[in-house]
Amino acid sequence: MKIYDTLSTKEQEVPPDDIRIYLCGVTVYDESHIGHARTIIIFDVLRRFLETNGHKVNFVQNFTDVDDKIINRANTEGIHPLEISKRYIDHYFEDFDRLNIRRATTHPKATEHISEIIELIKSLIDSGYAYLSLNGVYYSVSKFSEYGKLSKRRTEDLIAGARIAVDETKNDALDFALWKFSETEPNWPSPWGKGRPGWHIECSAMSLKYLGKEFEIHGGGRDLIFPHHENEIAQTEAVTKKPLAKIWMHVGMVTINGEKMSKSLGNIKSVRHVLDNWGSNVIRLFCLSGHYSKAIDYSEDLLKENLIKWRQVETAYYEMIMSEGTGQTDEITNMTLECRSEFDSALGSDFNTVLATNAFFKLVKGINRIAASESMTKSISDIALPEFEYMLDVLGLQVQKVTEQEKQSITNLIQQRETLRTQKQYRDADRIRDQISAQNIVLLDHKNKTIWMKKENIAADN
RNA sequence: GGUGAGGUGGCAGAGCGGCUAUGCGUUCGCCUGCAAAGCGAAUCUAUAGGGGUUCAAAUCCCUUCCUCACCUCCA
Repeated sequence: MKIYDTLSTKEQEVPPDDIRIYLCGVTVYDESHIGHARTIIIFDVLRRFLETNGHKVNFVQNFTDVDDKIINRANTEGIHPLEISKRYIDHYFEDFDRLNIRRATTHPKATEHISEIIELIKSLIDSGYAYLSLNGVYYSVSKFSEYGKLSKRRTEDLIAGARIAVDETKNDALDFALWKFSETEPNWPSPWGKGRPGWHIECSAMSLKYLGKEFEIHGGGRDLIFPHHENEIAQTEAVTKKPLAKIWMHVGMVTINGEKMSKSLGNIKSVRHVLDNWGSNVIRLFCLSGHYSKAIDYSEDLLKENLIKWRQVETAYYEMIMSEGTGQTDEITNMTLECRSEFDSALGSDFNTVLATNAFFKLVKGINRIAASESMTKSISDIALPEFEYMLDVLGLQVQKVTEQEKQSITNLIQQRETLRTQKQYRDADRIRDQISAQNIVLLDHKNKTIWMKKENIAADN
């Protein structure tokens, strides 16, 4: 598998053995939005793809639970900052469990790794990369000659373009805080004084602790390239003298009307809100509908388009599981093989989810075509269903399952309706159909039998 | 101002030197007792503008215009 690496600006081969991935997670000061969801979905599918294809993946995704924004929020609400972060971590798991995101191997929090952070800062000071100043401990950017290699920036340009007022307590305008002195909570004792960690140091400390040196993939949103990931590199590599990661994978922004979601524009769509309206499958398909490296524009129209595709997927699934009988399988065998191979090779070449989902939909269409021509059989299903489910699983999609009880009662109702239909008592037959559809069950009338599917209840579809 | 990524049919979106995807939409059909669901056919010949290179360019080079992102916190 190859993935485009931001650092080398080339596609790099993902090592075939065990894979360590670090994904920069969210700062927990507010609800997660659809932009977070896209990055997290991309990495969730990446991980599913690697794991189902035999790789062992150690996936670490952090929570930044100490930060100025959390403190500000706590102040306005008049509660402790850690209550804010706890609340939004809880919300994070509620939302992302609903989105069918597999939990990371480890979800480390900054506040639980203060001693590792302090140790790392110590070594940076000892080796001359960091210095003590009036307001805290700072990283000396000029000491790290490769600074700017990830974001392709020259330090001179950065200074020239700096928009922030120069902080007189720093040796250099580009230096950034590793430790910020603070007398108020949250704060921790340190060899230099009470305070809290700077933003970037936690990721260096935690990735080193859980994944070690030179791990395989480090990811996050594009907007983290500078300064966050650039600074992580400076911190970690100054100490380890080794590359932080082999591949840097960055996910494009989710925009609305072409502009990035932001607090100031007030165009944030929370995961929760979109989930309530569209459900996880449609959101996942939407987030996979463009190449991960590019921006995608959020719109109801695009969500709608993916809803239509999702309905086709549901239909194909139920056509298969409700099938009976035996018959020819040459066509489906070839089609399935072709789609599977297109699916895998698409994901293998820079994680092209557009082509991969295309291959999946091609299989879906093929299955529905066979069903429409009244030639679906159990033999066909036996061949196509495992591959269909493989793709479904890699993409993290979930069709509605039915209980035996539901199956029984629906089958009974269908039989009653069938009897009425043969007696041409259509009004009563339709009444039964309405009764069934009230439970989100859709009847699919075929020439010789009626099958049914349980469709996902999606608010936007009602 | 600096840096980076882009501009492809009504919309979304691959392809990144030759075979001009794909999906949605739209129109018309098929199926049905009527629906629903699904299927089929037709439609759409597109690659920001201008120069090159080449037998051949959406794909390479130059240039102009435009968009977005980053340079402050940001997934």
